[in-house]
Amino acid sequence: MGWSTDKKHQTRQRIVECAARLFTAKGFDGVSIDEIMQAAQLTRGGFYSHFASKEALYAEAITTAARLRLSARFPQGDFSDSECLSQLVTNYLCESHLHDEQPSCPLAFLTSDVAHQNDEVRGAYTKVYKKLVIYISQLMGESPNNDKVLSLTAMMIGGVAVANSLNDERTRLKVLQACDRMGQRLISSNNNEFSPD
Amino acid sequence: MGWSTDKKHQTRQRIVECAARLFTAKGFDGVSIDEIMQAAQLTRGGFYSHFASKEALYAEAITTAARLRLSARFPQGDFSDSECLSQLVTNYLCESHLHDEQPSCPLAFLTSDVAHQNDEVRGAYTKVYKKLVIYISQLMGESPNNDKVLSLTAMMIGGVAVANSLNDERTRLKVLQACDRMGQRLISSNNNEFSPD
DNA sequence: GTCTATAGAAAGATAGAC
DNA sequence: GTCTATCTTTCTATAGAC
Repeated sequence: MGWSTDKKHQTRQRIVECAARLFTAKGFDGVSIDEIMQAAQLTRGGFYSHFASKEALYAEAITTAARLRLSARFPQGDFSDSECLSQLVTNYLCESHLHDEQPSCPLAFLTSDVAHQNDEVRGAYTKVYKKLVIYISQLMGESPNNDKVLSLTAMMIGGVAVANSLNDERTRLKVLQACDRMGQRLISSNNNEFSPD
Repeated sequence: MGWSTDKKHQTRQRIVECAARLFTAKGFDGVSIDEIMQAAQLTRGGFYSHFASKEALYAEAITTAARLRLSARFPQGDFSDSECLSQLVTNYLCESHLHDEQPSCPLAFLTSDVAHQNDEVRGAYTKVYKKLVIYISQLMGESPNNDKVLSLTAMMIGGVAVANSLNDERTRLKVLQACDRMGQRLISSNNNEFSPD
């Protein structure tokens, strides 16, 4: 790969990363191409030499946001599977997830946004979702079709999504903490009996 | 109330109900005022004699959508509390919820949409959310701050929201069914021991 | 490949007749 | 209160210079 194509790749990557941050924070219609290009220190005219459309960038931004928010934070080191999962849940259902400078999880922050988009965008969202489900299922030692795997994932995404829409800081925090605690109990019930009461 | 003001109220109500259906289906930016007024068999010019802005209508539409989707479907009749809750969960996490002609639940379908809106809109969303939490908590015989109440609510909303964004019909169905089953187990664990494995 | 400039369309909001 | 007509802004996408 020559210098010029390498340079182009870097520029393109910078655009996608800015888009990942802006889209997850403000949604598809809340961000203009101009705003994204300015954040990447470019002008809007050059956009279409990198991407076919705003939707095409959106689809890539979803994948990149998931990588920056989820994959980059998968616990590393000498932890057991259940410890990794415990950390993942707590880290996800965390108040700072709502105000982070880094891209937030597109699964929670772009849910209803993606639902109105084309197949390319929905496909990117679905791919990210399935990847998270497989990762969680491996840590739980269960099938990706397992009820606990799928309901835990839905609770995590739903908890963050709802908290992010609420007006009331106290309620926001209560939702996140309740989901975290119930998630932890669900995880530990892999090995022990689980009695919610 | 005279005939003319009554007529105005009816017209206004028709606009809000059309808006509730269209907004939950296509999101805030996916629907124009013109489209809403046409659905209500009016022209766009008259809009601002009923509402101060598109956002003001959006806030009202969220409340109305919740009434049409949730309150109207609260189980009636000689059911025990846990039977009512069981029906509510199954009815909510239902495939037809995704393609209904009636307004869908704004908590699930407008999550990330609402997150980018002003205080008026977020306040309406928060009010609807709290009302659902209180209703569920009463049926569970628990405090509205209870972990099971809040996590069940998050799982329901998250399950429907994610399913609605997925590209893949089979996965959509798997998510809904898994959340329904886990919800039922969570409910029945009020009286009995709960062992997920 | 990136820039400036602009075409073209869409939509929120307003004015004024009836 | 509802209509037609229009103002104004915003944004996607394109054209052409460098």
